[in-house]
Amino acid sequence: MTEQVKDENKLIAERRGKLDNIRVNCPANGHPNDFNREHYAADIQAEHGEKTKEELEELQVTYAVAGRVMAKRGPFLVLQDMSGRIQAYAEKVVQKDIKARWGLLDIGDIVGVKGILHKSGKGDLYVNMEEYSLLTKSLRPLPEKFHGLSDQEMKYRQRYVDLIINEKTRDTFQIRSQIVSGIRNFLTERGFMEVETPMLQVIPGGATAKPFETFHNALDIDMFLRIAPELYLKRLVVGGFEKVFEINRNFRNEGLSTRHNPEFTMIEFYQAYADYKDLMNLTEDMLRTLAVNVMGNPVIRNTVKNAEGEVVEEKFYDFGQPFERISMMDAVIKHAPHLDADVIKDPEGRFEELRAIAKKVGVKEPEGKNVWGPGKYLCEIFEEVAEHMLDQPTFITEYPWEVSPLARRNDDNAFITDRFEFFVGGRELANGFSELNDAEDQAARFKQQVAEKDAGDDEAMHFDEDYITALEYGLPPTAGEGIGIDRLVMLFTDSPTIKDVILFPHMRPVAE
RNA sequence: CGGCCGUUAGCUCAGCUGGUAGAGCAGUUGGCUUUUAACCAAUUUGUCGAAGGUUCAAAUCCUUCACGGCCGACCA
Repeated sequence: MTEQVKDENKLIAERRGKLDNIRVNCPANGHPNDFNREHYAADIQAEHGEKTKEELEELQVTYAVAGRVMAKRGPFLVLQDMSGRIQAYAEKVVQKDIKARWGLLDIGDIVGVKGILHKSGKGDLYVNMEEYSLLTKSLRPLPEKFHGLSDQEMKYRQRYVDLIINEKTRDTFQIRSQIVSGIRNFLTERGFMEVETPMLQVIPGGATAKPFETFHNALDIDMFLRIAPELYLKRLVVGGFEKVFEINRNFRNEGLSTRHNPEFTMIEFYQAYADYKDLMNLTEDMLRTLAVNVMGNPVIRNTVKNAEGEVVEEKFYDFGQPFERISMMDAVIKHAPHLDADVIKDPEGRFEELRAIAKKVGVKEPEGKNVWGPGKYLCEIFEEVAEHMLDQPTFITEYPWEVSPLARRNDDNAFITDRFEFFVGGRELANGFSELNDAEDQAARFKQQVAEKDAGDDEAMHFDEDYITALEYGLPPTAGEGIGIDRLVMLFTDSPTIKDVILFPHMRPVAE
């Protein structure tokens, strides 16, 4: 209490003054915890919203609701709870009594109200305040009722205010929750088992990315926040858990953007005795089911807005239709028909020409030595010319082995792996493949990664000896996949930035 | 890490080529009392992001810094 917050102002001071009086005059130091909330606003609206005034008078039903005061309209208070809104009505004597006991209620105060439900002349339901109590005095004024909170920095830094004020924000995170539980249900119904594997790892593996480093005092060792759970999940398949999944956070020490947060949520799942084609089918089924169950429609609508916030373009992503499946080479040829298809089709044989194409389309080669092979160039060309064109749900297959250190080589073509990535709206949402279960091949690929690491690539993988040991015990033929939950939620909720789908996105702390 | 833009009352925003700070909402007081962004009358609110500079005079021009946004880079 001694150190006053520095953003105090007159409005807050006034409310503190009211609270001071409430503490003295009301029980529980002004913070009662004995109001029995029995009903939710939305349930009442759903049950009685259609009834006429007269029908309601007939019923004389009593409801006990609680929530935050969002507006004051004469004798009416608009209360907002977790489910929605309902009005409370205070007749004149009640208004006087409230003023005498708590002072004037402020927008933002949390109250409990019990009484008979009526319908107003204008057709809105309200609970007549017979029993009522101020449950929590709100000391800080809420943003303006009409425009709400639009300052993006404040939306992210003070998400609680954003959630109080903006229904769109509440909807977004409800959809996020439904997507996660939808995936969970979908997989458990199909016999998958949910597991948790280490987030603190001694050898960060399963992806190529810069990890966060930390230190464990008791063990006296460096540790890393995981960049992926992949290698642990496959150890579990070795152990006989043939269908496993994990939904949790990965951490990557990289830049922030509208599509990147240093911690982000992935679902990874692994299925023994399946291949990457099975997973494409599963993915298609799962996303279609999610779209229908969560959004009520297999077609997802996205918008492009201009600086004024007006919708200038609408996009519709159809998860009801069969998803397109096309190889990386064919995708490049399809979306960049001006490039020499014969070269694209023969990256190894016509490597120098491929490099020339890469340069032409704007691929930036790494400094110095020739570390990239034909597979990497092909992939870079694909990302440059085709990726952003993949609008409708599309699987890209036939990823070169060179960019797929954990994927199984294709039986007919050693240049490629049995792998796919999944794109919607030009954004990558998922990555899956038949797992490399040849322990000796995996060991060789780890060695290659270590060589790249030694050559200065700090995102290359470590050699994980225990993982090789696990493979030597025998990983059954298995396929696995990861889906970026945040990006999936962005798509479903038409959110332009990842910060809009993460409750507390990372920001630089405000200076003192 | 680079480029561009932004930061004015609790919130949403005006404030022109420099002349000393405004509106709506909310708040306060009173009225009204079945309202729907409730209404009517009166009224209060500011380190103009921070620091420095130019000037008789800076919210406004210049420099630096902080934070944010968008776009790049890295990646999912």
